[in-house]
Amino acid sequence: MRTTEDIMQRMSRNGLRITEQRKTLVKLFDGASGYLTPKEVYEHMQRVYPGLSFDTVYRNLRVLLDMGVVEQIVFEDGVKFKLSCEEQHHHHHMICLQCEKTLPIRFCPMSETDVPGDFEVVKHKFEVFGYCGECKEAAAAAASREVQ
Amino acid sequence: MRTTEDIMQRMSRNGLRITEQRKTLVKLFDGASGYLTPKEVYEHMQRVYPGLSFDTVYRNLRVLLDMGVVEQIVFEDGVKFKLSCEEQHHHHHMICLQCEKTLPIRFCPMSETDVPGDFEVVKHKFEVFGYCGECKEAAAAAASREVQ
DNA sequence: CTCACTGCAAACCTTTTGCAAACCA
DNA sequence: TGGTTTGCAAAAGGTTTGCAGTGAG
Repeated sequence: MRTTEDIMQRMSRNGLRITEQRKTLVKLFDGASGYLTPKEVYEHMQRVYPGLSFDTVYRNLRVLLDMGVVEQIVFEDGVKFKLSCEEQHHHHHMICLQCEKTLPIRFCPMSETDVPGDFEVVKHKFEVFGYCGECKEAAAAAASREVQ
Repeated sequence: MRTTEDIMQRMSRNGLRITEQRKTLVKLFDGASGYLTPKEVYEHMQRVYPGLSFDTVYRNLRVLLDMGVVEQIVFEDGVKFKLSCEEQHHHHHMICLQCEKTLPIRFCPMSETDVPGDFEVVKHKFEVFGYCGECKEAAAAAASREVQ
């Protein structure tokens, strides 16, 4: 897997050690389409490393976060992580409430927004939540199965 | 104070009891310009009610939240509360990172946003963060005082 | 007088920290 | 080997819950 290898090499260059566990962690994010909670990460990882402790998960999430490999988002139901977007230019996200997959939105509303002259903008957040095509189809299929 | 009385009456109509503490809590929000953390609420309230316990603060915040008197927002550094906006029509917010005061943004970016046909939008979030005129002035004044 | 509210204590969940053992380079 | 990483245990927030006593209507 390309990305995983790249990341591991970057970690190595940063003076970090490559452990089996970290490799698995990066692969997990590399394969995940949406966001993962620390708990979900712990559960996935624990299947492979039964003796795994929660604090190690947190520590390694922080390592990946500090390296910019993953990004952290605070949802209403808690903190979640996902692989950082490869897309370099500024963009926003559409997030599926079911699978938490993200789609890029290229449009940035800041250019259209009237800001009072005395307000100094530092950052902004624009996020659209809903259901992606696949999840809608799945839900529709499930519903029709129920009716039958 | 108009708003506080209105809210207390609404609570009474909902079968809730009017206690001194709740009146003080509502007044606190009524007088606050920005967001308050549960901890800040506790600290303010404790000056008036030394025997106050934290769980009562949480319980009453939830009561106000359920009634729609206050709204809860999850910031990166934790949960905060503020009086619900009186402004009825859909709008967004500019939030001062210093004093956490909010200014309304009437423009809604959703009309300008290209959404794939198969994505069903449920909700969206558009927030602008920065420094308001007053806080910028205060900071500038403080800086020039330091230089002297 | 009754039911809602409060304080206390304890539980719970998430996240962080100190330390000694295990491990990578 | 030397410094990093890990597991364990414990602590540190933040939030919720059960219970008995207090207080509003």
